[in-house]
Amino acid sequence: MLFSKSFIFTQREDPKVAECNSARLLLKGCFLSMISSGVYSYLPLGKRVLEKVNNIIRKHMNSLGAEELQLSYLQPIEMWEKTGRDKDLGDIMFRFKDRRAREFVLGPTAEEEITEVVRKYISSYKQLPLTLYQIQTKFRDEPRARFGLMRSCEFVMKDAYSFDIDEQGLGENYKKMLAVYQDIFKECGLEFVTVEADSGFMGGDASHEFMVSAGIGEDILFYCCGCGSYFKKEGNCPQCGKNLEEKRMIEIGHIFKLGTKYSQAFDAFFLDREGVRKPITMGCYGIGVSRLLAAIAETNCDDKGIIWPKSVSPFDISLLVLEEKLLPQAFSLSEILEKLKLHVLIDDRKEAAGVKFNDAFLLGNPFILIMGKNYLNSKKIDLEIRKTRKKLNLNEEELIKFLKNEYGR
RNA sequence: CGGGGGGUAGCGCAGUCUGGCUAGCGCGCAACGUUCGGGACGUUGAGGUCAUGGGUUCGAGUCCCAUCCUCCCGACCA
Repeated sequence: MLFSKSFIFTQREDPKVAECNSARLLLKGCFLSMISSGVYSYLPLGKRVLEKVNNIIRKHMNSLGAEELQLSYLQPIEMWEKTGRDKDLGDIMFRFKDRRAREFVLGPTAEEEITEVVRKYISSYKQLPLTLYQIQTKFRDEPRARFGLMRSCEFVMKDAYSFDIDEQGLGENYKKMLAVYQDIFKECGLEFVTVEADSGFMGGDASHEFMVSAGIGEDILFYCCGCGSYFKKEGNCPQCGKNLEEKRMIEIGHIFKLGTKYSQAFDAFFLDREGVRKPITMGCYGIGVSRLLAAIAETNCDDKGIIWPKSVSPFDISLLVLEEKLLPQAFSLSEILEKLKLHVLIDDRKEAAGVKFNDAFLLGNPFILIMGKNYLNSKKIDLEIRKTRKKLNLNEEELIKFLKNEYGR
């Protein structure tokens, strides 16, 4: 893709609204555009990253046999009255009336709706177990939106729901999901911890949270520098007895055993092998996808910009063409790389070299290729690794070998 | 919802305290020329409801009142 033809307009100055690294760099790098407090548009670069994360999630969810669906964004308030959560969530819900004065909300989460949908189709143990998921925008009228995508009023969430015949089935599903969540976060390049948590107003009797350590985190965990473990509660380390220190954490995922709270409220019952009518046993599994982006950017950056992990970067390679006459060679190199399924952003702009270098660092693609004087003289390409700033000087063959190895192609 | 900042060109800001000529600067943008491997330079130019509404005054970006927006801290947070 050509930089000159892309909707990438980086800002030279730090945006004023953003006080944290992730929001500052995502806005500065033209990944996001702020529309209102807690409301952001994903620009093409941001959309690329978002889709990469979504596809990682899809791959892992599908590997569990979960099926993707998309529930409606508008939810009639009656749905919420069935569980009483219209009161629990209160003002956090965006509520409004349609032209016939019927009250709706913009979905803040979807336990009610998924149960409403599933109950219509499930009537036998033979149809279970079942897991459905969606990647959908959720709406919450936050009292205080902050830190860009960290806490916003409109955000992308992956929510999955499992349906089992009993607690044992749920336990198995839950265990698998927990393991898959760890795979997802690992693949996204995050360092995270898994902790047992309270289930809060979700109901149910077990839950785990997935947390990333960062200064802008809104949750607190206690960290033992002796053994490296994290704990929910303060007190000396139960494992090695050393003192614990407070760490701020970003919650990127949360999974719950719901039990039968929602199935009972919605009359989601099935007949078991013996013909006994039983409520479906449910679990729900959430990932804050947009918050995940914030967490990745927040924990993978330096003073120059973002350092995207290879798995989620908008492009694999930024190719800086510093001599206009080298454009044809750059295009043919890019074609070769694209055939290896490596996505190349060719900086073909008529800009000073420094501008291209700085933008490449800001955008944070993992590898930066430079075609300029050195290439004219030696036919060798300079490669700079964004993360380590290590520089290599390679001929085309060596370069392709290097990248094939990096991406396992 | 409480406390504290802020709102002036696309972006970042000065000017407001102490009211006074035609509202400035940097970046970006357009044109021309010179540059060309780590955010170059010169010349010229376009771009403004000074957040909004009301008030005081001969005169308001500047003073007063109200409202809106926004950032940070706190409360809240599946």
